[in-house]
Amino acid sequence: MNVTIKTIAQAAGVSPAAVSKALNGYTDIGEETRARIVRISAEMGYTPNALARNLVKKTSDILGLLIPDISTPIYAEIFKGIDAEAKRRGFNLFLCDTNRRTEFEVSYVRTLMENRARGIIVAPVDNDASHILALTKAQVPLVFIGGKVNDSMDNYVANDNKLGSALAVGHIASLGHRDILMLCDNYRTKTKKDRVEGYREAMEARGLEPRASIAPEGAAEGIDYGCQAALEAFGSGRMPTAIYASSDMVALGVMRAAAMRGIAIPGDLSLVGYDDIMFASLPTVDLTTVAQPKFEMGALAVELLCEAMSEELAGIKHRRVVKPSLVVRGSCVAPRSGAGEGASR
Amino acid sequence: MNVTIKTIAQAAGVSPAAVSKALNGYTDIGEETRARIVRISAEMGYTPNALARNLVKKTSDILGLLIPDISTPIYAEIFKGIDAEAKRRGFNLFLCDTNRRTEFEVSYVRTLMENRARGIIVAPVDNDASHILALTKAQVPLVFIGGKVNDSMDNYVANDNKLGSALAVGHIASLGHRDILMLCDNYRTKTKKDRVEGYREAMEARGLEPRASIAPEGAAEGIDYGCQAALEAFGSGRMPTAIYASSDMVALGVMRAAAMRGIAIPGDLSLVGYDDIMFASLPTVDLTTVAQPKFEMGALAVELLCEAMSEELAGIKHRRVVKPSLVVRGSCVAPRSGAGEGASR
DNA sequence: AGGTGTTCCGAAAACGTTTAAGTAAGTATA
DNA sequence: TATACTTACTTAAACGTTTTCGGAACACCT
Repeated sequence: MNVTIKTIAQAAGVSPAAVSKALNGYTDIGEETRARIVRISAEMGYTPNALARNLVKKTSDILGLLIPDISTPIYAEIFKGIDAEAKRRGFNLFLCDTNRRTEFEVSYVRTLMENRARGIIVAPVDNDASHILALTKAQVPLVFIGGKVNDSMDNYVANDNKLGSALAVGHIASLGHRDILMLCDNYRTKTKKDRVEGYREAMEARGLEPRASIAPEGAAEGIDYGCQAALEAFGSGRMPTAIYASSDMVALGVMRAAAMRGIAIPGDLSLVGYDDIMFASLPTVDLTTVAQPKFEMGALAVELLCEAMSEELAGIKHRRVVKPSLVVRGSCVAPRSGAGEGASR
Repeated sequence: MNVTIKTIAQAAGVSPAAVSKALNGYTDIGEETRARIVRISAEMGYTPNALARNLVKKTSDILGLLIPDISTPIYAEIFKGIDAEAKRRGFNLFLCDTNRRTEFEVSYVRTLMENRARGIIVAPVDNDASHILALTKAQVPLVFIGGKVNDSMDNYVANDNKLGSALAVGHIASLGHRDILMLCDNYRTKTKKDRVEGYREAMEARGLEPRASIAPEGAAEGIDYGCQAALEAFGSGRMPTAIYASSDMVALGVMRAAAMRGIAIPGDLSLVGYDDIMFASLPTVDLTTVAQPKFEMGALAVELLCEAMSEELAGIKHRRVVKPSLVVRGSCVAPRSGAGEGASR
């Protein structure tokens, strides 16, 4: 632990500067001297001190990444994209799980800044990121990604949520469904608002009546919301023939509710989700869903960050909106004949 | 970015040393002076330079964590436990996804050492960790965790795999099954060997004939292996009434195979897995399985690491083996009467 | 007036690098 | 042979902190 450049210099009979140069590929070191230095440093088990190096170089190869919850599959896949691209470009990625808490967001950003990270990618916990901006004050480049981005953020990568909804509705409607209920949690975010708006537009474009069950502020999310909202819909007088869930997790909640009520999917109820998390493809789930190119989005985020880092023009906004696609599996079939007709107009 | 302690010192009309002391809670600074310094440093947006601090302090609050694949649910949950405990103890956790590649293991360990991490927790990719030991040379404390640990590693936390198998077999057998097939992937690891051995012992203790289908070296793993091995078993002359899978992922593969062949679970075939990944609890999966206390194991790993870090006696081995428990869900029922009798002796 | 203690602060070294500038020797050029 | 250019190094400053040691100022007690 305490073998430094100085140690090696003594052992090799040269100056510390010579050692540094030899180890870092400078050309003004003789070949035999370099070989001797390299050999000795290997023998002594030398480990360079990155703290000292970064201190004098006034930079580091560290990139920070803030993720609300890495055990959520969609974030895990975004991470994979970011990680791969960061590696490809020679950065060291520092993943921070913020546990869906803004307090942790600020403490992690502070730590990253103190360690002189080159840039930070954040999948924010909330659509309000002011606490983060207050810390960075444009001193370190920032790129946002994920379901909570909005236009108040300078740099971000997002997906075209309206288009995603159009794909989902188009698929269900083409099977003959007319009474398509949308279930949406987390309505504060622009992402979810866009999905609902896209749903409404797509329904109206087909002359169908949109019907959306939107979670009120502070309500449950994900599976819990899906289950509870679906049970409500099942209990109401008007049973839809298809449900469009605002995320796969919500769709899983619908499946749970359907299992509880003995409702067959897709026989009695067609279902489509959003996100294409890994488990949507399992044989026992087999969920038709709208897929975001998560891995590519992650890679894009790194790309944008590099742009933002290299740019002197700090004023420029770096944004990218990618297109989702529909993944057709087994959770949607044509409605039983005659069902759902009452909903048309 | 360029406001340092020196800057603040000038602005406050004191020495750099005074600033450092004021900001770090030393008692030999007057109250008004301290207040002035704190105010000014806040006004100027001062961010301490952790590189410089750690350089002189010859240490850091960084802990490294190597995970083969964070998108695998079981690793995500172990991570959560480690993360929470690391936070609680005031460390900064640096999560590195090694992508199941030993090359990345060595490059990450090198980076962590260069950045003077205090200690490293590694969930190894392989049961051979010699490439890691060669790098650290006991210069930095190491704790191993996960499914690839074995007794050649000094410090580790593992679960009692034999006990887990005993719980699984006990449950299935108590329902009346006699022909219980075990499917095991990844047999190089001690973990899997223990699970198989535990299965054999539990079967023999009941006078049942053990029958294990063990993946050969280089075969598929997880879902793919489970599916393929199950199809093989279904095609053989001897159809088991229950399958014990060496992991939940393998069990999911069995489910896929069963769906392909029209075999009902649990009606035609009972199934039990190992790990209790999050999705085992989904209504459409509903898998009975052996659960490891993953979160606690993570926390334990941090505890062991702290022991290893504080200890001058570096020779001591720090190990903990935790007990798994059975989570009963809906994938096991009594066999159809008369079935499976041929397997008894 | 002399001694002793306390309080508050400054000087300076140290941490392990990188790098601009300098230098001594050797080699080629005029 | 003096000059210029290479080659192969060395010197020393700098990066931004922490921390030991010491010292000035002041109060308190004989």
